[in-house]
Amino acid sequence: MSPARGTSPPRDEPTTGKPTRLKDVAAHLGLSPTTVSLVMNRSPAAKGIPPETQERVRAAAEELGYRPNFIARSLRRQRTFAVGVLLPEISEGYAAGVLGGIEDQLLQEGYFYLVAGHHSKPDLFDDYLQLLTERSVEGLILVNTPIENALALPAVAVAGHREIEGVTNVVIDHEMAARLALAHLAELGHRRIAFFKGHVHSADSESRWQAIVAASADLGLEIDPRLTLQLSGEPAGGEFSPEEGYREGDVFGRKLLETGAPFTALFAFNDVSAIGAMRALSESGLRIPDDVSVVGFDDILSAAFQNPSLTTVRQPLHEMGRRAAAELLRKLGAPGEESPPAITIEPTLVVRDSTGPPPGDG
Amino acid sequence: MSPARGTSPPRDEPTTGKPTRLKDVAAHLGLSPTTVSLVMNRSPAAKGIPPETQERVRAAAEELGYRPNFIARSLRRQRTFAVGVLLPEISEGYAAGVLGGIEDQLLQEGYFYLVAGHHSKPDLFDDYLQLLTERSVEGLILVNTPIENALALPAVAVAGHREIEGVTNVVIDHEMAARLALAHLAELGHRRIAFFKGHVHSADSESRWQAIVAASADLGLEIDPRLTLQLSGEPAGGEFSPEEGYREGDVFGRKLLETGAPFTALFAFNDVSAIGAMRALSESGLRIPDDVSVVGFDDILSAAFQNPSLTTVRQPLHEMGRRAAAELLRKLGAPGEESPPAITIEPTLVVRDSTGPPPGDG
DNA sequence: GGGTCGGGCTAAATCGTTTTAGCATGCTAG
DNA sequence: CTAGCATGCTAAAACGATTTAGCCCGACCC
Repeated sequence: MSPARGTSPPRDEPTTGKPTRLKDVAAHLGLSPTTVSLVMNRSPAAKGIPPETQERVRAAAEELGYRPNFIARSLRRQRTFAVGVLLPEISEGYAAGVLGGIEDQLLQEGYFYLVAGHHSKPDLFDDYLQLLTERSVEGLILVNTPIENALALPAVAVAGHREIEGVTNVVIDHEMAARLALAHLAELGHRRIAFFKGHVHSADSESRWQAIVAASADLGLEIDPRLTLQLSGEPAGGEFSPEEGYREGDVFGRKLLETGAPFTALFAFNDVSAIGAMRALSESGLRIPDDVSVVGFDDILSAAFQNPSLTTVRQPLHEMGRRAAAELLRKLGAPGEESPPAITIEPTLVVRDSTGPPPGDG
Repeated sequence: MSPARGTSPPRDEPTTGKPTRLKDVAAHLGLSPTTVSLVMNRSPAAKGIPPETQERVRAAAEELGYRPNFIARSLRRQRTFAVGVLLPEISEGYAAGVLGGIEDQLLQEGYFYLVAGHHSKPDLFDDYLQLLTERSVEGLILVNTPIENALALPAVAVAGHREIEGVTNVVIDHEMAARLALAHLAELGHRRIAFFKGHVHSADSESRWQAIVAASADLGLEIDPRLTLQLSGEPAGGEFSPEEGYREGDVFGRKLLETGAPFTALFAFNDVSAIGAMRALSESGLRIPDDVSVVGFDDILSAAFQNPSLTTVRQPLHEMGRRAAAELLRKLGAPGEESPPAITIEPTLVVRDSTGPPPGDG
């Protein structure tokens, strides 16, 4: 069910004066507003109205440039065809990608959306939730936004932190992601792999790490705790910055140079930290991929244009946004129906130039 | 003027059952809806209502978890406190940066916004303009979106293509940008500089080029037409891709190697093409900045993490979005008042490692 | 000729607010 | 005693649609 849009838009709509109202059309025709409304909405109840009258109505509407007032319609029908989107902030990275997908899907289905960036402040989150509710959004999409309790509205979370009653999570298939990346490295011959773990408050950190542990076991790889570093800093400027990867990569690079060669590859938590690490490693005099292979995660725009270009696990952010929006609309269309607790999205491995055989191999 | 929000939000609002209406509060108190409305809105007409009654009303509203219905209020007051944002699409780059700034400013002022991505299709643009108008947005912000005619609503354009009656353009100060970049290169000793010109349909192309011509004259630099290449391809996937810069950079690189050394620096149209060009130049065996210096434009996230990091003219996208939103709200608050035809934003030069003295110079 | 039926419409209520115009009541002033 | 005036409220009309419940009228049936 999508909002009725009347017929073809009148290209010759007068831009002057006050807009035409339903009752103007009615008066112009000597009919009642009821009749005009029934016709314009192609209501089933309009079957009693003869085709020629219907035609007259539509012609008059076109002529007068009538456009129904959505606010009034929303009030009466108790439907706004709008959803709320809550995210930390609109950034160049994750959130923008997901939002793009949400956008495409919602507009295609005749919905609009209201966005609120809470900057990771819980009380701002509460405030915006209030405001969105007052504005009668029909559902919510949460992007990278932790919540504690169930919500009063149907909701879908992208990269949701935990399972909440009634909230469907859209998540990447971490098992698959870990398998793709590690199998690739293992196939190239890598045995000693270093890792960046995500921040504690990053949604995906924990499940991704568990997937890495499992995949490593499957592939017969050992994880050396001395080679795993937790990205600890706050996301700078609200989003991740490569600085951190640089810092940690620097630590690794030094460790590597000082202690001899304990690892030949690095699987970073995301592209941004991978990029930082590559830089640090290069500056330590290590060549990529000759001395160290690096795998990122996300496939942000600049991953392809690093030097060397970055091998990475691609998260289809746009697709995730699309799926989230589609699922929310499904919920809205089938209230009460059971929803899946989670929707899993498949990542893909994008092999570029930052990975190769380990040194001393072939 | 911002939308009244009542008093402090009731944290104990019941999530069950139907929401409380104004008349429920009135009935609960044995008062009329009028009185409750007057009190809740702190209307000047409420001065005749004694403080203790006012207190009773507010207490009851709190107790019952009353939240005014924004739709009804919008209908009655003919104000939606919402604006429409039209952009090609929500991408990782330009649009997302600007949208972030718009978001911050609008929410801070109590407004929401509806976004529509028209994917550069003129008829989609028209459709969405219609839909936004039906939804009674109070104004419009256009991001990188060309329009032909005046609009029926107050509007501000970021990177607007042309001057349209009633539409304020928010633009970067191209003169300053050109001066910053070229003075930097001139100071390093560069005399022969190559350029990428922007696409014909990119908003900023023409004015930026004129600014470059003017700044070159001021600095006593000559522009060699054989060293200017127009980026010709369509933005790939709706946004720019580095491919193009790579392609053109490749042409340049070859030209350079074949013809001897006609240029020592490149000023690209944007970071993305600069990054592509750097890659192409490196692959031609040229070192950056030793053989060729490269200056980009925009300062996208990955500019800092190129290897070498990219010297670039920074466009404060967030700030531009903020200013656009602020200006639109100003217009809404002061209808009829004269608006500036343009708001100019100052760029800054971010000097990194992709620029240095020309070869054979010190 | 009266009842019924259906075709073609409409009156009026409703959604949840805001806002205008005014109604009681009691007190004071003349 | 009555006009005038606060004081404390309220009735009712908006806003612009949708939707329910029927109204009127002519044709048809028996």
